[in-house]
Amino acid sequence: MPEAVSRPTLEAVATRAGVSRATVSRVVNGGYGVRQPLAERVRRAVAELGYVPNQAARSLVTKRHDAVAVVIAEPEVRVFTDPFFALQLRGISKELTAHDNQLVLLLTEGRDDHTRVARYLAGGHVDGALVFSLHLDDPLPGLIHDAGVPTVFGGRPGWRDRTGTPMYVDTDNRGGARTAVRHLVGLGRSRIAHITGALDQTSAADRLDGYRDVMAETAGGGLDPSLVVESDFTPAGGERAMRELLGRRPDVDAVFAANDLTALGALRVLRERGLRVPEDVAVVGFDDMLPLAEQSDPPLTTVRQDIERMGRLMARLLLRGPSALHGTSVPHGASAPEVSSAPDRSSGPGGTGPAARTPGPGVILPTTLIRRASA
Amino acid sequence: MPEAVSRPTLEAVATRAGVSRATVSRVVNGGYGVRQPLAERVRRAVAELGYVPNQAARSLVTKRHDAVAVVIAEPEVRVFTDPFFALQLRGISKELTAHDNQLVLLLTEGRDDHTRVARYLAGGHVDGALVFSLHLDDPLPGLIHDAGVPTVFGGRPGWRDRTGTPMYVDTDNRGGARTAVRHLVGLGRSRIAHITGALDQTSAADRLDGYRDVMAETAGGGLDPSLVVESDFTPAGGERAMRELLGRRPDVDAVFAANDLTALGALRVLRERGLRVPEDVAVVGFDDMLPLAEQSDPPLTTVRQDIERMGRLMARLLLRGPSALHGTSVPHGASAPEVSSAPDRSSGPGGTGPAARTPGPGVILPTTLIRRASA
DNA sequence: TTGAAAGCGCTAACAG
DNA sequence: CTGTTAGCGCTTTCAA
Repeated sequence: MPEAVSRPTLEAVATRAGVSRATVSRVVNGGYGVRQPLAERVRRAVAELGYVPNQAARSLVTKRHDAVAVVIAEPEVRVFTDPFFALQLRGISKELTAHDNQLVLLLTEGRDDHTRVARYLAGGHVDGALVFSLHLDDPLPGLIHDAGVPTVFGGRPGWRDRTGTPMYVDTDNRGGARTAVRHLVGLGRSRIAHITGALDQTSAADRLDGYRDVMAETAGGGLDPSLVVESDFTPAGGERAMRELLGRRPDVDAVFAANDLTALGALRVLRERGLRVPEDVAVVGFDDMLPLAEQSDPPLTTVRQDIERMGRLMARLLLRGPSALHGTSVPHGASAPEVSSAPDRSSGPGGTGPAARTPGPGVILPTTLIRRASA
Repeated sequence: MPEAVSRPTLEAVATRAGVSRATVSRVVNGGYGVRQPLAERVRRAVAELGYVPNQAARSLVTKRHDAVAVVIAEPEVRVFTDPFFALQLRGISKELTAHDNQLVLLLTEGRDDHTRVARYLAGGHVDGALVFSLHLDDPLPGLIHDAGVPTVFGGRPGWRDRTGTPMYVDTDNRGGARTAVRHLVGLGRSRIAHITGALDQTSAADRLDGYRDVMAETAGGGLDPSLVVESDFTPAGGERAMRELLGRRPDVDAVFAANDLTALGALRVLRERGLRVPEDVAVVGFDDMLPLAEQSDPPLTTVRQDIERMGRLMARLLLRGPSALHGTSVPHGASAPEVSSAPDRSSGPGGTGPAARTPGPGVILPTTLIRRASA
């Protein structure tokens, strides 16, 4: 790879401005304690020479890097067929940029990668890490903890160490599930089934819990295990589960699927069996994965989570600590299910937005039910 | 953000092993010219202390960073609802990892970001850049060129500078389009329409060219402008275009859509009009965007491009230069370790995989027609 | 306020 | 082969 041209140094700027390196350094770093005219001269020299500080030299002495690692551990393909990932990154990127931090992306796909990532983090090349670890048995979180780098997790981690639960940001999976199922109840459905996600992920477990919450409190119902089918968040899994479900409960009149992909598979089986949606069976998904959720037949009623905001919040939490949340957090219990039928995707820039809950070291973001045709 | 604990230095390792810093440095950097037993002792000390080189200190003297910037300039949402992006990154990440390089992600969404990125690149923080710039009028490529950083583009850039066309990797859009249209011809269709992508992107222009190539050479046909509708790569655009098309050519019997999203929109309009696919109208897409292409109704016949490989190749090109494409490059000196491309089906060991063309400074990757139900 | 000087941790000549 | 010695470009005491 060709060599980059050598760039002007502090020294060069100092010479040009007729001052010492120390003075230039002060000006470059905010200019406190430097007299106006001098500072002005320095700034001119900087501009003329096109000076940009050498980050390596700076880090060497300050021991800071103004860089954050984003670790995405996903041996499965799912993350890559999912806008989730991209939206998350976008949110993170925005926040980091606002704080003049760089984003170092670490993608892992197996055991070897884990040690590689752990070594990198332990190497002190970054000031902190944002980690997405979806599975309960993932060894990565432990390794990262040992690396001693400040870390915020995306999604509630399924483990805890002696320190307790680590900092994390998550969607209100349980609450969102409740909203979805209550919506179905409100539609007059009583034999409401749930196709779960991969239960080794906290998101799937939490959504199942939400479903159970509502079913347990519902007059006619109570918990009927035959209405719950375990699946894995994929369309194929959704198909399988739907067939299974139809086999044991032909009378089912509503399905809450753990995510949109699953709902899609269910939809297909329903269509193939000649069952009408939502007339015969109402279907609700989770994620509001676009364009899928809009383009399905019929368009999917689903629970939206604000992925980008989640990313932004993770970065903010890492950069500024828990205090970043002050002024926006809401005492728990105060969250009411929000319903919107207007597919309006905007979330206010800046701020942490409405009704983020902060239980202990975690931040929980609210969800919104998006009503389309399927339920 | 909390401070990271201080790590052991070269000095510490040297003391522990009873050698000089220089010797430790040699061992850490490959160990050439160090006697076996000594090297062994050093390695033990390294392990015991958990020593990891300080990259900042190293960069300061070597002027290399072992880091590459990935710039994704996409003011539109499209990239984010598209696995494209993620797959690209995964390919890049794999290759960079194999070369012990870090991936610094730069996402941009507007004018301000451009100058920010340009400054960063000009600042010499990375050894090179991989740039995705989709639009003809994008000012970013020019800025990046001025920054003087070695760069490889993703997708054929729509501009050229005094140096000629910059290095790039692209899918064989034109060839893929030809394959798609020939397939339709082979099916006996003669009134084959094309819904274009956003024509300010080279990919859309190239696909249109491929369509024209085949139509021009087809016996019955010749070019009929009424069969071409301009659109924008979105499902909504696809719907609009399909309606327009049906309005002026009710006799159309096949549609080649510029991408799968567009095809999806077309499919919906066709269904709504009671036209059967593929009996009445055959439809072919482009991208093989999963799970969409598989889950549509009917499943989509489409042109697949190997996105991940594209990313991998971009990184390889940047890291090793054009020689990366001539089979196994011979490392000069005894040092350069042979880079093992991970066991993977799409690209041969060290090579560029099957049938990659290299016209001038560009590399063109082949496509595959995936036959499903829609054509 | 400003400048002089001492390193941050590492690599790269150059000696030995 | 191995050790000694200069810095890389910057921040940061410490004096002036």
